[in-house]
Amino acid sequence: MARPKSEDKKQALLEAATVAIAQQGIAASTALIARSAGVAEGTLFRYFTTKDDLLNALYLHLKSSLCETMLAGIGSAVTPKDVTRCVWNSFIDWGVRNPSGSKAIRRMTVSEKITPETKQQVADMFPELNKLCQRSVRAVFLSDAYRAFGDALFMSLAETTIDFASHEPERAAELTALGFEAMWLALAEENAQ
Amino acid sequence: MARPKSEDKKQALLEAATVAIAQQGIAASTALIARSAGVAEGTLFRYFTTKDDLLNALYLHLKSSLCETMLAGIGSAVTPKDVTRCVWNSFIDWGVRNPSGSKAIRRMTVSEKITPETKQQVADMFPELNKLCQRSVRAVFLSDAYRAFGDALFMSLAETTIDFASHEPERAAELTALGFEAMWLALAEENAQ
Amino acid sequence: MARPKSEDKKQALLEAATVAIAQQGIAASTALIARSAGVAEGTLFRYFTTKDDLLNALYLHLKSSLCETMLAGIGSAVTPKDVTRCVWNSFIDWGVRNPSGSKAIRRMTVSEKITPETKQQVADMFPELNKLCQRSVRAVFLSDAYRAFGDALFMSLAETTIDFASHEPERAAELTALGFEAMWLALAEENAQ
Amino acid sequence: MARPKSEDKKQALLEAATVAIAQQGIAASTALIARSAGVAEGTLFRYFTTKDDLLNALYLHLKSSLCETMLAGIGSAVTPKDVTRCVWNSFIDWGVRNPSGSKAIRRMTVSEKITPETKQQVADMFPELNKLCQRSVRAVFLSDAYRAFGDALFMSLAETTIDFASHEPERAAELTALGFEAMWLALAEENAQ
DNA sequence: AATGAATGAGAATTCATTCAT
DNA sequence: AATGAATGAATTCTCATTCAT
Repeated sequence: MARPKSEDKKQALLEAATVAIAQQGIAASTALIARSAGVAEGTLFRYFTTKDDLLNALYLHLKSSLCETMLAGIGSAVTPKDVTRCVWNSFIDWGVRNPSGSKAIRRMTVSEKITPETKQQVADMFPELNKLCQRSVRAVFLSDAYRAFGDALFMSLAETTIDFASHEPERAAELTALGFEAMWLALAEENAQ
Repeated sequence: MARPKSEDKKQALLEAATVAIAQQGIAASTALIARSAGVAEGTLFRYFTTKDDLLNALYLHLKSSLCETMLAGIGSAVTPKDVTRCVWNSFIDWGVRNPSGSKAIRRMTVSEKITPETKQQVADMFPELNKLCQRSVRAVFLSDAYRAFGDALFMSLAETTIDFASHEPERAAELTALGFEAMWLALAEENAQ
Repeated sequence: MARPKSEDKKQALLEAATVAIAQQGIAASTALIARSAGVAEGTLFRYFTTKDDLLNALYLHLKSSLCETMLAGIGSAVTPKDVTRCVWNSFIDWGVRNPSGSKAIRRMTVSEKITPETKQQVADMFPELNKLCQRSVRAVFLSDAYRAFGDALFMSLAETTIDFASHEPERAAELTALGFEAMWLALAEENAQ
Repeated sequence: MARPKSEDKKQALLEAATVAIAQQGIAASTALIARSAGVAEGTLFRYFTTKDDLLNALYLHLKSSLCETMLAGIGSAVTPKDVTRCVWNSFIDWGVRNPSGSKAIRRMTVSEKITPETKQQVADMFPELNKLCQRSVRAVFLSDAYRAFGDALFMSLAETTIDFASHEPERAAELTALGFEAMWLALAEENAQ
């Protein structure tokens, strides 16, 4: 009966927050975010009870968009290496097309504001994704003891690649390929194809 | 006659800042840093005109300490792979022994407060270090076009390794070795020894 | 056709406001009061144009309930002292049974939100009540000059008694009697019975 | 060596807070208090870490001033009744001369912001004061069970008297005397002199 | 009439920096 | 040179009230 809460405004807030955080870090003020989103300061707090709440929601939102993109990228690839390459390419590509999102994610990742719960939710988000890539990973990185380490190495190489590809979009393809090769050498089963 | 500025106080401020920033990020207040260093609030600004100035000085200070350690670690290694391994080990070891320093560096690296000038100064700091490691790097990473990319991939793998080794010091040796292997596979000339 | 305003909702709002103000003072938010009353935030303002309006209405409401109780308590008492004692007992009893109401009244009394008009309305509310009690009051407190003062002393003793009796309900009877005795000694005609 | 914290500013803040709270209740803003005191907003928080801290300090400050006045008022009185009258007179007189202070105390007393610790400190402040007055109090109000109740009745009568005397200063003497008489009748040992 | 989303003016508090001592 | 008091702009969040639905 009353005005329904507007999904548009929520989106606008998330997008404004993405840009603001990419530029200024998590210190970006809620006032700026609200203004950029075209809503009043108080409105932000109707959609996110707290600035931390906004940060966690944004983190989830971006990670989820990223993971979807990666899954969608697999297409008709068959061999493990091709599957992994597709995922990798989608990943880098998403980063290049969403430089703010990708920078914002990195800012938030190191920021203490993202709760373990949120991180867990992301981990649970697309379990099949991890499985797909891990088919071809070296045995050591499949052990409980080192799986997390292997994932982190993968992520760090990917993020670095995104970073460079974003700064030089015209060379993105080469950088993506080179980054993939490095990652594959570093992490894949020696004789995997 | 006016008292000369004390090198001790400067050191104390840098150390206090390291800890504070590792714990709280660059939002750590100058008041806290000064208090931890045992000096008055205003005194900080006699040593660093600005908070940003302090951050840049600290970044240089930490990076320089790290690079020195890495160089010193080379010792009597001869083969390129051994030299690189020594550098790598020193790097990770420094990170594990200086968790605050290493966390503070990472915080500052993503913080837009570190100026390009400062980053350049770090790059120029120990050119021999890069050279040593690059002896065994794949040709592509020696080209002007991709050298920076190769360096960044190296750094990202090293930082990830430090991260994990810091959190589980008792497994630091294994993680260091595993990280080195991944890095070597990713970046070294295929048939390099 | 438009729905008529519901007396139920108005009551619910007054009751919710009583509890909220007793607990949090007049700073209790209209949002909380509305929620506790089970109505929407905006609905409160259809019943009370303003928060101050609600406060004044609540003050009247509670005072009126209190006075009614006091009148009803007189019962078959005959002697002035007995009449006064009955009124006193009803007063204290009402306070003990309505701790929120009685606390809310006190909060509002000192809050500068209750207008002189409202206070006058309360004074005019049950003139017979005052008259009854004043039959036995010392002459000085019957004079125009000091009647208000006498009333205020009566009220302050009663409120203090309610306060203590509310906190220790098991001793309420003794406290009520002791309070009455003190009030009677303080205010009643020396040889009144 | 640095500028010492100014006792003047602290006093100015306490006085500004007294007036502001007397007028607007504890909702009076720190911004207003600071401005009235002639200091910057931030300065208030150098003297009182928190608004609650300011309130508690102010409560202590006012109560202490009041108690001092009461003690000083005893002068050369000998008989218990005279001693008590002197204390009473000083009390009322202080209230009339400090209408803001006396109103501010009442506001804070009912406000939940004054901690039990603060209230205890006040109770401990001038133990001799209580003792003096209690010499002539009715036995029942000396018992552990009812002492607090007797004190509260005394206070409520005094506060009411202050209230009326403040509003009509020209009749303050008569109101004070009348109030004292009522209190004495209510609380004093029947045949005490 | 009822709803609850939207608003924006405060509120308390923090903080880098300046300046009197 | 060192101190730490003083500053006031900026920050996050709250809330009475309005208004579209």
